[in-house]
Amino acid sequence: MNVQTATLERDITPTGSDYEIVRQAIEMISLDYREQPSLETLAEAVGETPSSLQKLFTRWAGLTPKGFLQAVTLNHARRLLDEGAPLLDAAFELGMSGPGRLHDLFVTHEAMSPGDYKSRGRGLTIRYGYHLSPFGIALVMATDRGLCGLAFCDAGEEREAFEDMARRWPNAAYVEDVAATLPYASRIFDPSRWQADQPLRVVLIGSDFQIRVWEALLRIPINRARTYSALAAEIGNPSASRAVGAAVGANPVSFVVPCHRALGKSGALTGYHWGLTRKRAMLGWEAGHFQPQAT
DNA sequence: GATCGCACTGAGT
DNA sequence: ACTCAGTGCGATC
Repeated sequence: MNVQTATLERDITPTGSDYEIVRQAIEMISLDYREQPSLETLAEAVGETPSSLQKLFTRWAGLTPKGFLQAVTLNHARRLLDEGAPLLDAAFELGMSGPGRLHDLFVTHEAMSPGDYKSRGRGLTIRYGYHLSPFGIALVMATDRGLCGLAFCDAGEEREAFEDMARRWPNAAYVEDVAATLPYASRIFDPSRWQADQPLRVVLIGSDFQIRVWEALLRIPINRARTYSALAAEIGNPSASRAVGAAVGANPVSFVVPCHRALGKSGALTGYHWGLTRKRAMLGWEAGHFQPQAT
């Protein structure tokens, strides 16, 4: 099947189509963050007027470009890591009537048996579909037990993303089925639907070690982060930070298993399978959508 | 069990 | 911020 012409389900969120512009702005912000590019500079570079960029960006991020810029600085990243100062979270959670913490409360997961893992997907039917998301095109994959894969790409890279995923379970049968994946996509990218009533079912397909790392990731609350070494300590292998990095990088259900919340000890983003810009976008987007009040 | 490669870290610049 | 080397560890054959 020609993945390039595969169905792309649009409009699962009102901000999905903003991402292309936002991505360019974020790339510029990251590259020139020392320069603190002005709104005018950014707007010109992405071919928008300052006011339309401001509006579009804020709709997407819940933050102005300036606010976003502050949210993705090293200092802010360090704050996400700070174990001792969850004051922001406490205040937020107490007053929380709206969106809750997605990952530790509202995702249920199961791990496939080691045998299933070793068979590299044999006997498994995986349904997949492409959906426009706040972070570009999302490739959603699911078995009948639940969500098993979530990948991201920009327009034109659909095939690469698919092959990247399919390599993990080469013996599975793949069926494009946008109707089957749409409910996952619309649920995942709409924070107003991050609620406990119907937890998102996730199937983790990986080695023992990887599963332990991914479960540790699921325990990181939104708007917090962990270092690779802290994650290593948490799973009982304090010196295995590098191996943890490798396992985090192999996470097949990105975003839902929040691998974007793993940072280097300095607060640096260090790496992301689907591109550092996307990791930055996710962290900024979460900051904008889940601060008690955006500043 | 050998070999490979890594989304680490810390020190030095 | 960037490079560099020392690393431990899991994955793979």
